This record gives sequence, structure tokens and C-alpha cells, in this order.
Amino acid sequence: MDDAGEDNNSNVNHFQFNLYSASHHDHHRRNPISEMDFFAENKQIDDVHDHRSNFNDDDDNSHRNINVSVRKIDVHHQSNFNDDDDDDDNSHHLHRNINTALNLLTRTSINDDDDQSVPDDDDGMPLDCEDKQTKDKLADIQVQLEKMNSENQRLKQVLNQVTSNYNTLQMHMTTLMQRKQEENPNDDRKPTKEGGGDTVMVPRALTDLGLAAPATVETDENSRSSSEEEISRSPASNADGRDHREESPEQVLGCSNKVPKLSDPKDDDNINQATEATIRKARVSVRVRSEAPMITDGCQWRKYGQKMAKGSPFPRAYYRCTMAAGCPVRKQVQRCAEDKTILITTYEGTHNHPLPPAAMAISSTTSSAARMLLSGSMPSSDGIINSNFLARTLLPCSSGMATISASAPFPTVTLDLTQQQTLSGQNPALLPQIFGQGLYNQSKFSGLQLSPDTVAGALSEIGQQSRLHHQGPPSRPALADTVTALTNNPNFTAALAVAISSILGGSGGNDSGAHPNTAVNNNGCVATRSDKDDKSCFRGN
DNA sequence: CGTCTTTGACCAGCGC
DNA sequence: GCGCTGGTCAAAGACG
Repeated sequence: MDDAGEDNNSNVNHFQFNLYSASHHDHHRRNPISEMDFFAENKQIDDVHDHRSNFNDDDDNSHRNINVSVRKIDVHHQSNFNDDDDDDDNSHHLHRNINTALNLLTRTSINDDDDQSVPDDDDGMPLDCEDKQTKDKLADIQVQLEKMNSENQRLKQVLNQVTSNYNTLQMHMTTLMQRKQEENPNDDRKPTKEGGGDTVMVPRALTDLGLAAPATVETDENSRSSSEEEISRSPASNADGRDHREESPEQVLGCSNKVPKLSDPKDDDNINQATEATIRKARVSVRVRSEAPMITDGCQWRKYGQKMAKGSPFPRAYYRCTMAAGCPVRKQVQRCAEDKTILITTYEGTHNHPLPPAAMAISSTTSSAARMLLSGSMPSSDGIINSNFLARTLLPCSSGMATISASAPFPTVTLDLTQQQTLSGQNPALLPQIFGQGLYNQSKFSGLQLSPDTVAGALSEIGQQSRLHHQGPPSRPALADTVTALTNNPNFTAALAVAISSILGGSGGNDSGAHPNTAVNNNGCVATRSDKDDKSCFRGN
């Protein structure tokens, strides 16, 4: 609750934080359906829960709803006190809130049952007098309830206003950056080799390839089969036994580390290849605080290399997805040079095989980040654009941020989860839970299920932003159409649903069909022989 | 024996 | 052309 005091200006944040903190406990993920358990994590609600149990052991929905409503009142009641009282002692307020909630609950439950609500006359007070007092209390509570409801509406309006202002400012900022870029088109911007330097067209073309998982799989499958044909067609060896380097698998896969050159910009095939290459080379980097050698993402990885990266005392490890033959997904794992407790994992490519739920959580998030990047958030200026909106969309309750960089050879989205982990105090190795909770919290906080409409709303905002970003010709297909197509695609929403359900179901990262040689360490890391990694992978210099 | 990690070597791109 | 760097390969060894 210490963090709640960081923003004393927003009572709304108290509500958000309660939901936020309540969701970061493992034993609640084990019972995803029980909303009561979810709320019970909150200290205030523990008392309510226990109190309720005394009246009725039934866990029926009616009582649950009662408790939920009481909780909401409780929260806003707190806000009300904060408004009226200069004293900033939140714990004191909370205590008062607990009492109020209990009274409400008790009264509600008892009234629902029978007339036994009137306590026995143990202290010798006249029954009429007691009745009168009870009625007075009830009236007071009702008045307070009305006040709280009005306060609730007011806070909602404030929240909407703040959100609207934020979005307006952000769009304004992007517009200004766009203008600045147009005024200095040669400033810090090398034209890319895809032709003309209009990198916007590449992500535009990307969106035309389809954003849903099956389409992506198909794309990768095609590329994989073609690449395998290329590899099989190549001679087995040459003089030095490394003939495949004549046409390296990376090049065949379109996974060359560098943006492919186009000898003839008019060549559609080359353009398509470049587009596909850009798709695959779009990277999502995740920063997580973890002592583990590798974060748990539900996939199986095989280490194929390790290098000392320039400027870092820690080696960079290269992993390849081994869940399916020919899966083009690779990742790099490296510790942050500035803070060795931060583990930087960079994903590249799209899986060409079904993913376990735990892996789906990350994959859907990272791929969404990459697609958002490539489909419209490509910065118009070189350097890094801070896209808090992206972070808010992907990880709504994350206090971290997403950065988008196009200065690197490949566009990269960086999701910084270190701050979120600090807030949640969660096991940092369990990245799927972090991702899932982001989605989970969004659905809770918004009071909506994570429906396609919800996603569409969020992504449409991205679409508006990206249009402001690029302000392309009118003939350019609107990104909103793409967003609509995306959100209408059942596969996309299904992926999100799977990601959420995997988290709520507590599947964790160990259900990925462990390979016989796969070791699962205490952190749930699915890295093969991760115990060895502990000694060797990050031994530094 | 199969699978994986380790690690030195190779290759390509880039800057000077 | 040379050196640097990032990325990858593959032989050798380790492990169960």
C-alpha cells in the first residue's frame, strides 16, 4: 500500500491499485473463477469475507455479488474520506472503511434472511429504542451510500477526462514529432534499403499479410518449407564444408541479420522478400528482473551460441526454439550491463507450431507488440519513441514502458517489466504470469471481459495514433481497417483468451510438454540443463 | 546412444 | 583492405 501514496492526487489510483495488487498472488490464479478469492486478497476484503462466512456457508452468487458491491463502495468511500479530510493517513481510512463495509454486509445479509437481524436485548435497552437506533444507522448508511454513488460517478468522469486529456496530449506530441520530422527529413534518418526510405510502407505491407496466428503460421510455414528446399538443394559440402554459407539459412529464411538489399526496387518479389524479412526481424525485447539464467516463457529452447557483446561484461546467449522442427523463432538472452539483475530477452520471429498456453501468453503479447510496431507505430524519426500507449495496451497495469526503436537494424519493441515486478513483488522468473496479469488486470479494471470490442477499442486508438504518426496518402489503407480485421479475427482473440485462461488456470510455464532432457529449475525455467547455465551461461568475464 | 552445451571458428556487414 | 562486431555453425565433450 506504500505505492498508493505515490499519487495522492488521484483517488482513482487507489481503486486501480487495489485491483492491481490483489491479482499478483499465485494461489488466486489457481482458482480463476472465484471472484471472491480474487478480492479476498485485499486486506479489507479478508474481514468481509470472514464475516460473510459466519452468516452463510453457501458460496452462492448472490452473496458474492453482495460482497463485490460492498467492496466497490468501500473503495469509493475511501476516496470520499480523502477528499474531505486533509489527514493523509490511509490506513486509518481503510480501517473505517472496513467497518462500513461490515455494517453494510451484515445488514444486507441479515435482511435477506429473516427478522433475526434484531439483536437480543442483552443490555436492557428498550426494544423500540434499539429499533430506532438501527433505523437511524440504516438511514445514515443509505445517505452515505448515495453520497458514495455520486462520488463514484464523479470519479468516473474524472477518470474519463484524464484519459481523454492524456490521449489528446499524446496525439499532439506525435503530431509535433511528425511535423518536426517533415521539416528535417534528412535529420538522423538514413533511408532504408527497401527503397525510398519510406519505412512506413513496409509495415503497411506487413499488415496485409495478415495478423492472425494462422496466417502468420502459414507465412512462416511457407518460408520454412521453401527454406528447407533451398537447404536440401544446396550441395552437401564444398571445399571447406561450409557451402551453406553461400546461401546461409538465415538468408534463405529471410532471417538475415541485416535488412536485405534490393537490387531492383521494382521487383515485387524482392519487395515481398524484404517485407517478410522485416516481419521476421521485428524484435520484441523484454526486460525482467530475474536471477534465473533464462525467463520462463513456456517454450523449449536450444542454445546454439554465446558471444561476448561489446559494452557488456555479460555474454549474450543465443537460443533457438526447438518445439518444432524448423521453427524460425530465436531469442537472445543477456544481462543488462548496468544492472545485472535485469535479464534482457529478445525474441525474433514467429512460431510455426502450436504453443502451450504459457508460451501463448508471451507469444501473443510479444507478437502483438511487434505487429503494433510494424503495423503503424514505426517511428517517423530515427531514435526511440516512447510509446506508453503501447505499454498500456499490452500491459495495462504495468508501470513500465514500451519503447520502440527503429534505429537498430530491425525495429524493436522493448517491454520493460522491471517496474511492474517491483510493484507486484512477484517472482520475476515467471514472465507468462506477468504478461497474463497485464491482460487479466485490464479486464478486471475496465470491468469488461477482454472482448474483441475491448481490444478493438485499444487498437483503434493505436490506429489513430499511427495515422497521426505517418499521415500517409489518403489512398493508403486505413490502419483502423486492419485493426478491425485483426480484432474480428477469432484467432487473435482466441490467442488472447488462451493467454488469459492459461494464467488464470495456473498453468505456469512447465506444461509445455517437457522434453526428456529438459530440466525445470526452481524458477520454472524450461531451459535445458539450466543448472549448467547457472555456472556457465552467465559467468561473465 | 541420443541430446544438449560449450566454444572456437567462420561469415557478413560496416566503418575507417 | 583491415579490423571490429554480431550472428551462426559445428566439432568435441558432457550428461542422463
